[in-house]
Amino acid sequence: MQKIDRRAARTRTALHKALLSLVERKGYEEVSIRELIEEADVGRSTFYAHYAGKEDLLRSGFDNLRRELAEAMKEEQGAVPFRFSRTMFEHAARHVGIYHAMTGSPGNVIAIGEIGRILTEFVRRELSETEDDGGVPREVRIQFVVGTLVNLLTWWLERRPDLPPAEVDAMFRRLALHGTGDILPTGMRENR
Amino acid sequence: MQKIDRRAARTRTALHKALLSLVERKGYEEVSIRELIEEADVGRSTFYAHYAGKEDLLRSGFDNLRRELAEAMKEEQGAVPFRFSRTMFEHAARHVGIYHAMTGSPGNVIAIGEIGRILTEFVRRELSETEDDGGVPREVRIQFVVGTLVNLLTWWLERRPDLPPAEVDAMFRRLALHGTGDILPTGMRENR
Amino acid sequence: MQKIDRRAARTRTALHKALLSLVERKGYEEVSIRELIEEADVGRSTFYAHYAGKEDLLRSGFDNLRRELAEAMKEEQGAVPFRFSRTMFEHAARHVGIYHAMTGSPGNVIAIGEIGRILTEFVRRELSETEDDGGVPREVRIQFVVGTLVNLLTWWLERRPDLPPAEVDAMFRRLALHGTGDILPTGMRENR
Amino acid sequence: MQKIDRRAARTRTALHKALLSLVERKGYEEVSIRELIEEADVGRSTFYAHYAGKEDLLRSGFDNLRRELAEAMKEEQGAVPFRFSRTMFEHAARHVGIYHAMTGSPGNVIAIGEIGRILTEFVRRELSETEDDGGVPREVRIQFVVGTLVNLLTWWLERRPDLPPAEVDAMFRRLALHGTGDILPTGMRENR
DNA sequence: TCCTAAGCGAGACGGTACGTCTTGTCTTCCA
DNA sequence: TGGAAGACAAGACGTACCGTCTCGCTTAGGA
Repeated sequence: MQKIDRRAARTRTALHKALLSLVERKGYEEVSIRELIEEADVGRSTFYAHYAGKEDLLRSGFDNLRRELAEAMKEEQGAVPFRFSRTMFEHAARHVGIYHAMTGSPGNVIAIGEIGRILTEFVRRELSETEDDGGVPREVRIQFVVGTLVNLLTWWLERRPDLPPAEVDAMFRRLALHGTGDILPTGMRENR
Repeated sequence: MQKIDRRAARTRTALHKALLSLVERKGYEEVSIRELIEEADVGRSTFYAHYAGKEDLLRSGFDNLRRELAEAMKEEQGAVPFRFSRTMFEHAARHVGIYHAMTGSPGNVIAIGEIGRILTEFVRRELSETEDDGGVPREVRIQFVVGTLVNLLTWWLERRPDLPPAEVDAMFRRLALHGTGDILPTGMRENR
Repeated sequence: MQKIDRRAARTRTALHKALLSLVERKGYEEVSIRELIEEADVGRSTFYAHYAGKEDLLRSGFDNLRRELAEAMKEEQGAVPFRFSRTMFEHAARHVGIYHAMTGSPGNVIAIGEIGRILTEFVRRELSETEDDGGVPREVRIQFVVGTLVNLLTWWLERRPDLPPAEVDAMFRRLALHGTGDILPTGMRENR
Repeated sequence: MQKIDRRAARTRTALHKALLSLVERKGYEEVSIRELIEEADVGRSTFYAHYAGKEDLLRSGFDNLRRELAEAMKEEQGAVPFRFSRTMFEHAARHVGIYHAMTGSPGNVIAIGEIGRILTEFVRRELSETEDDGGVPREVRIQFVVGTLVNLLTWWLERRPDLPPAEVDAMFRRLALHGTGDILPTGMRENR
């Protein structure tokens, strides 16, 4: 039993590595299963025995990332709202390759979505005690925050990878908390 | 010349209609070219003579939408920031079918991206005179606004299609201009 | 390994049968690959996994014929020149369907050429010890004999399928060995 | 009427020239109609207005060749059998390009067949007075002679274009009139 | 000299085959 | 006997070609 498990584990590891490597090279959408199993040196049926498809493998492969990210963010609950965002940007900085590959092309929605799902958990927790005041339902606010986070992430990795995480994080916090409102030209201020 | 154009126009119209109809039925990604030309009753080579592929057809098909939207938004320049958003939501309400189909599945990135591209033009114009104050580059702010807009749009059509455009627009404006900041629980307010 | 081979063999057999059947029905050139795989109930990619194209399949399908023919002709070495021709005509008589289909239309050059290639081997062997006397190079004589053989075969199957192989063979031998010379009207004899 | 004909004639000439030129360059089978009309600078529909297809054009284009060949052979009736063969080989020598292109690949059956049809007329005329003696029907003899002629032609142009027409003609005459019989090794002579 | 019908180029079009690719299933082999 | 290997059916993709067609320009021949 153990040996079989060990074998299975090796197979899974090989597939994860292959996916990572290929995604980094050519983006998630462009990776075909044939390439994947060839790179991992694994039979086709073996792949399907372990995963339901490319997406499943991706999700599973993200478990590590997710765990790591979750671990780092778990303790960060303090007075500062969305404190975890800083952690996330720093995490991304440490794994530029894979993050960049995933956010790179618009085709990688699934990959981006996966990041979003992880973040959603945290945002939801943080916003769980707020009310639907201001006429904006909580779910909308959650999606708004996550969207903004991912937006920043994408822009950062794609256009200004040189910026330090702290700076991007500052932008995120500014936008998420205060919007773009008070940076509009004076004449156009909305009367509140 | 005109008559040839007229013939070509008929073909293109047939293809656009077919795409719309099929996208509404099963989502953009799921539509195959075979289905498309069958629905449009057009030869395969004819399709490729007019468009480079499915994506090209989509983009071209959006030209109407874009024009319509642009037309509607063009005049809306007033004191209210992002006035066009209201127009957009109302436009979406009038074409629920196609908007919903496009935002429905995560697979429809291309379609969503197309909407985003249209909106970006307008947001950019409106933000063109602002400065990079607050440490947030203009491009980031543009992307942030568009992202928020699309986010709301998706959420609306997917979860609360019953809401009137005005209400969704209010949410959008609130979030884009002021963020989620002042709706956080008192204890967590960030000190500015 | 064997069982995989067995599966592959079944596929190949199905394709051979389909080709034979279709060629008999409508001639080699008219058979499309779509028909072929439909008739054989085989996937398109499977076909291309086994054969490079229609021609390759044909050639491969001929291996049996070739083997059979070769087998029959192998032992026929005696004092009679071109003894194998009789064997060939008899073989054709036994497989009228496929032979007729192949020689039927002028489009079936490839099929006819395949027969020619088989025959060439035997003719070459038989003429291998002769010299280029009479000013006619050996290769020319080989091609001449094979051509005559194929010519007769075509004529027989197309115009007089009722004739017994022996009679056609007699004609072939007469023409190949002595030409049409001494059956010319007396007045036109060439002075040698 | 005449001028219209003159215009039509120009079109036909252009197409013939184009066909000749293209066939010489890449062989009959490889020439597509698109290339043809492009080379001739003629509209697609115009082509189909004049000819039913590539084959029809070829046949028509051969009319000149045929006429020329026929002209040359017409007078050559003398005591020597198959006197016209010499004329044909010489004619071929004078038009090596097109002859070679046509006999080059096995795909050019149609072109070769066209030559055969011309020759058949002459052979038939010459053999018209002979009887079916020797058990070889006249039609078979005709086909045999034509086949041999074409065989030689092909071999000549393909393998030994350096040989003078006279020599090839001698081979042809030897083979057609006397076969390969008496050049067999002594031990294998058939007893007549 | 003007007018009309034909010849023509240009090329859009429906149809269909091709060879390549990918996906998920299913059969066979081997440890 | 259960996991690995890979053969397979299905079918989409973009390209090529065919024969039909529609269109408007040019031009020749009769009025």
